[in-house]
Amino acid sequence: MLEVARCCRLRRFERGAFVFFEGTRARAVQVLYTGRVKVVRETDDGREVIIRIIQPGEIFGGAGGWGREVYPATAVTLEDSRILELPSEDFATLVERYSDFAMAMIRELATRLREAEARILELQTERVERRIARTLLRLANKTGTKTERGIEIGVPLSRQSLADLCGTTLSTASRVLSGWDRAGIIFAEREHVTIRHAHQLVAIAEDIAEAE
Amino acid sequence: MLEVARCCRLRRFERGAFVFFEGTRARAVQVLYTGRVKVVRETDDGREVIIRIIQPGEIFGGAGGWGREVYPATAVTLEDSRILELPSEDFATLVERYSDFAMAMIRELATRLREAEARILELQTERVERRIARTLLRLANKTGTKTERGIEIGVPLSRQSLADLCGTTLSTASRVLSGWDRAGIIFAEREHVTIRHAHQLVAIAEDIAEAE
DNA sequence: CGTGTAATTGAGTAGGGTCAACGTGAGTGG
DNA sequence: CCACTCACGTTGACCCTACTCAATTACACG
Repeated sequence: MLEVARCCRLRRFERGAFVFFEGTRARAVQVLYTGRVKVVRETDDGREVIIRIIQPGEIFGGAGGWGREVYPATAVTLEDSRILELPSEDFATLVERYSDFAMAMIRELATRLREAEARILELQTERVERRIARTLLRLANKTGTKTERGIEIGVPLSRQSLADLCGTTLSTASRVLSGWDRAGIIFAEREHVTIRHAHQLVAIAEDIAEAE
Repeated sequence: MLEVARCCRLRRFERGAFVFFEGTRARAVQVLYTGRVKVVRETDDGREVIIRIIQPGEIFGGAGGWGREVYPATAVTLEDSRILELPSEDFATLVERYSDFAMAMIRELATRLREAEARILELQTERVERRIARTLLRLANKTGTKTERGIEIGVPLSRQSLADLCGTTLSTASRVLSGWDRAGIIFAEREHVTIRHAHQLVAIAEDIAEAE
């Protein structure tokens, strides 16, 4: 695996920089080293949907590696980030040569596929409030750190981003968060959310009747 | 590849039969030989979402093959069907031994992932009418046959199924189809849709102002 | 010819999207 | 250190899409 490291290039990106654009040639596969990245797709009329939020250690922009010509989405950094880039050809070679590696990729893709399908299920059946609750819980799980105030979500998360993540609008996301903040369930701050009482959020997410 | 065929078992299912259930052990990977199958997931409150409609020749229930313990969804036949089953272990062996096979699986999964993401995009940004138009066009593309009346969708498709496919309700799906039938865009029949004027449907799907 | 499943259609309603005006807090430069 | 600015966030009013509920009709199959 040393040979892998040798092919890699480390690049730095400022907050808000584009790592790659939808439709451009997929020359490399990227691995996030530090920072955060969002992968988004845009509609013709400018609405943005966040496909995935990338944590340090995760692979993204894999399209080139598994045979796509161009990136099917755009990647933007949410913080200053450092990213390892592995040329697509080298990646493909790895897959061919090492069956473990191939198997790992298959597992990775299968996991993501199930996540995507779960999201489809959610979008088709759940109301906005629940979707937001679930999204927050998911983010807390993946990126949260315990503080004395509660579980703090470790991604800079504007109301707009949250809306783009769970298929609603800025206004609605804001309203819902404000409501929960007032109810003491969360701390809703500028680009940051801290969950005070996860169980109440779970109750909303799972529609458990809340006995106050 | 002969050895593959040797491991396979051919099974027959009547219309409406369950090929496998969500949550049960994934012992085999299936390939549809003849007929049609829908892969669905259900919510706790009984709402059904169609994840995918399977055509002859397509693989489904791959979970076991790529390392999952249990099926994450349920498969039901839409017509009398014949299905080839390959034990999960044999499948895994194939992936390990033949890098072409592994690569093909990676491509397959990547394609599905992009399809799923496209659907997420649609669900988050498009209105019901457009989603139905797109779903019909997609089905027509995949399963359609030209007749003198137009392009006939080759899957038995009740209003309910259509609704489950594009995230709406029976009533709404029925209303929309009736409207289009009256407008002469499609023939809406019992469990069958034939597209008369695809361009008009495209216009709706892409929101092109229709000059009558 | 009866029975069950699919489909149609109406009336009523509300979730949440749209638009718009107004706060607010974090950087920036003097 | 303070004021200015800009992006982020809040909140209200309005309204429309599409869901819910429910009654009725049309088919297909035994």
